[in-house]
Formats: sequence, structure tokens, C-alpha cells
Amino acid sequence: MVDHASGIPAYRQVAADLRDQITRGDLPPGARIPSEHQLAERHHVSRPTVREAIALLRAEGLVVAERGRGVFVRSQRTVQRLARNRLSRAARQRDEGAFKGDAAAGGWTPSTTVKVYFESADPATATLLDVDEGTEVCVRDRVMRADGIPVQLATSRLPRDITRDTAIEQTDTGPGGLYARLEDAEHTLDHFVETVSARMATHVEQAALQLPEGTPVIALTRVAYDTDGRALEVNAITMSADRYELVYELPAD
Amino acid sequence: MVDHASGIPAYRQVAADLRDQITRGDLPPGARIPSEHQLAERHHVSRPTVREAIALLRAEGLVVAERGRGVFVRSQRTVQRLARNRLSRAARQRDEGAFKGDAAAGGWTPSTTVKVYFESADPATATLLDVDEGTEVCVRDRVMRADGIPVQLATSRLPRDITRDTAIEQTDTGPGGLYARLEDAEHTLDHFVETVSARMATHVEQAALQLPEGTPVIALTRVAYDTDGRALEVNAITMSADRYELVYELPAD
DNA sequence: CGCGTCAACTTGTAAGGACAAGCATGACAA
DNA sequence: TTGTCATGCTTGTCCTTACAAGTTGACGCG
Repeated sequence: MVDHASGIPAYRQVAADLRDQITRGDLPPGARIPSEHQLAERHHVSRPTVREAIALLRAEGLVVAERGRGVFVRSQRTVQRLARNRLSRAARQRDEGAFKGDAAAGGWTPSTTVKVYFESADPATATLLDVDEGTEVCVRDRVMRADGIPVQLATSRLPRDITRDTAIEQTDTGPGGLYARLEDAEHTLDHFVETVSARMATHVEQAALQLPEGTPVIALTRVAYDTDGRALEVNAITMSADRYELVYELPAD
Repeated sequence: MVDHASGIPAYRQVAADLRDQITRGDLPPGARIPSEHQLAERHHVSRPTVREAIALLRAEGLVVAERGRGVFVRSQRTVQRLARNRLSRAARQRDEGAFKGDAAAGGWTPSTTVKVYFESADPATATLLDVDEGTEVCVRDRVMRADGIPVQLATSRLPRDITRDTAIEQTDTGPGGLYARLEDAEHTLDHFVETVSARMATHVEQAALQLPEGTPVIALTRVAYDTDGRALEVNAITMSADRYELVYELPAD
């Protein structure tokens, strides 16, 4: 019931009530919350007020609405963790790149669509790859899926003088993936630098990753360096924050 | 102007129009967008419709509303990056913990408030620390500020049998911080495991970090292990995604 | 018994009105 | 000149009403 004397807006009180029920477990993941009409009657407020309350919970990512069906408690993070210690040479010899390795560990079926094209380096890419602006780069644009649903977008850029006449310019890079081909071409990988940030999904990403509104994404930029300290590849990865968790292991010294 | 024949809801058309103006730069960061009344008149829609459009942009984190003043375009990310390779023994000997080190590198003034208390381990903590549920743990609850504004929340938990009679149970842990005291007590640190995820801020975090609505946070869980493979500390860190970027360096092999 | 249709739900979109509360500005008084 | 206050602008909150569009299940007909 809404307390008008408290000074707290009615829609926030309704939202808080539902949030409590969800976090307490009275409304478990997947459960349908009462309809807008029912909530309005129960709390003695109007439907727009109830809708505002539900809009809050949607923005928090707690619930999803489905027209004609109801509003449902969001199921928990699909604990599809991604161990990033998979970039080792040994792993490359076992399977085909990190994504397939994660899939095997997580027990889901991976699929990928790839587009390969060429462009001249924009300022940001040029800085990261340490090449002149306008240098020709090979772009590998990938959409990765787990059991058919898109979970990750990745765009790799490499200087064309490295990729020319290699399988990297093919859609299928072959066993071990892109990094294996780099090592075939005598570019010995030394280390990677990953930069992790989070932000709200753009509407393009929302569409591509089939995200409900109000979900954040993890944006990861990985730069691969060879033993000479030269940057070989810049990979911009976007993941639904809902579905991913990144794990890093760091030595104490 | 709204096109009723397009099938696209009016509030989305209004939102798209404003979004374009913002991304194009016509409405630069800090600028005030037209008032709800003006937008309603201009697009020939009602005020509630305009409000719904603005609610969308707020959820996307593009604008912030200030009652009595107007709605303003959000200013850009403050590129305060945080290199996470600072957990080395050498760094501990130089300064006092990772946060002060980051501050020195970033050129801002750090300040911290600490609360220390004891509790019995909840299931999640017990699992991570590999102790029995209910074991007494020492909790260090910290709010970290950069130039006075809160940027990070961190809660460390350690089994009490490790912290008893050490400076870890004091608010001020002394030079080199918590990890230096652990090594003083013959617990040699071996490695850390960091788990990174992103999600929308809870309303508690929103208040503590003074975040506008609709901003995501980066949630990081760090577990410190000693050379025997024993978990010494679990640190749950929450950062505004606006203000942080994490950098990891990984060896290729 | 099977299947299609329809009614009764659900959420989505939109209008219009009313009052509250915070802020800035300018007029006015000291 | 300076401080105070009233006024009008802004967003915040909330109501009532109406119709659109998607889903589900029950009912009746073949």
C-alpha cells in the first residue's frame, strides 16, 4: 500500500515493493509479476503510475515486459564465464581460437558469421597499431553466437602488410584461428593488452545482440603485440553484460 | 516533425531526433535541450509523449534532467584510466596500495573513508575464501574519492584468524596497505584472480557514488591467493563505468 | 475429436489536465 | 549597491480516458 504522507513518490514505493519481492525471492526469475491493472488496484494508484514503477525496474534490468503476456522477472546471468587465460599457444594448438574454447568449456554450440573487408586506418586505429593514418588495414567483422543467439560482436583490424597472402584475409582462418596464422607468418606473439569498459548499448548494438532496453554492454579492446613490441592486431569486442563475466589471473609479482 | 504513417511510435521519433542532434554535435555536452513544452509544440505531440522520449534518452545515459533548470546533454567520460598491473610487490614498497598509486598517476587527490567490522561469512564469501559458512571474517568497507567525489566502493573480507592482532583490523593499515600487512604476517602473496562484470547501478550504489539514473557500474571481485593456494582476501569493488576503464596485460604464453 | 474463431486478458501508445517543487531572473525596497 | 521577494519558467508527480496490438485459452462448430 502506498503511503502518501512519506514524501516518497508513489511510483517509487510501488517499484521498491516489487524490487523487494524480487530480491527476496518471492518473485523468482522467470515469474510473472502481477498485471499493471492488478498492481494499480492493489496499491490504489493509477495505471500510468504503475507503468512508471515498472519502467524503473526495466531500466535497472530487473524485469522484461512482453506485450500481451506480462512482465517477467529477468533470469539470472547465464554464468557463461570467459576465462581470458585461453590466449595461450597451447590452447591454440588444441582448438580453434578462444571463442570455440569457451564454447567447449561452457557446453554450448558456437557459430560465427564473418565479414572481411579493407579500409584505411582511422585516427584511433592508427594510434593503437602505431601506423600512419590512412594506412590500409584488413578488417575482420564477426558476430559470435551461442546456441544461435548473438552474444558477442568483434572487429579485428590488422595492417594489410601483415595479412596479405595469408588466410587472415579469408573468412575461414583455419585451425587455431587468426593468432595461429600470425605465428605461421613468423610474427611471434608476446603479449596482449586488454582495456575493459562498460557503457549502455547503442541502438545498433541493441539490435545486433538482441538486447532488451536498458542493458549495459562490456566493451573490450584487445591489442596483440609481437616480441619486437609491434602491435599486430586491434580487436574491439562488445558483449552483453548480462551474459558475460571476464576472469583475469594476475601474478602477485 | 512526427510522421504518424511510419508506424514508428511518436515518442521514439522525438527521441531519435534529439539523439541525432546530440551525436551530430548540434547539442554539445552541457547544452540544454529545448523544454518539454517547446518540444511538444514543435513536434505536435503532448507533453507526456515528450517526457517518454526524454526518459529513453535518460535511460541511455545521454542526458540528465534537473528540476527547475532543464535537461542537459551529459558530458563525456572522464578518461580516468586505471592500470591494474599495480598490484606488484615493488609498487607496495613505493606507495600505499593501488588506489593511491592510481591517484599519483592520474594527478588527482585521493581520500578514503574506512569502516571496519566483523561478521560471519555468508555463503558466497565462504565459497570464495574456502572456509565454512559462519566463520568470522574481518570486513573493511571503503569509499574512495578522487578530488572529493566518490568514484569507487570496495569491501574486503578476510578470515579473522588471519587478521587478528594485525593493523588490518585498524582503519589505517599503514604504508603499503593491506597486502603489505599480509606479507608482514608471513602470508606470501602468489596471485590474484579478478572477475569483471557490468550491470546497472542499484539505488544504494547510485546514492553512494552520486550517479545519475541509467548509468552502469563495473563490478570487480578480486580474490588474493598465497603461495599455498589459500584464499586470503575477497575484495568486491564497484566503480562508476563512466569514470573507469580497466587495463590488463596478458602474456601470450 | 480437432480445429478455428473469438473473447478476454495482457502491455504499448497517446492525449489532456492538474498541481507540486525547484530554480533563475528581475523588480523592488532598504 | 545590495539583499529580498515575487513571478514565471522548468521538471516532477499523478490522475482519467481511450484505443491499438499481441497472446492465450475457452468455446462452439464441423
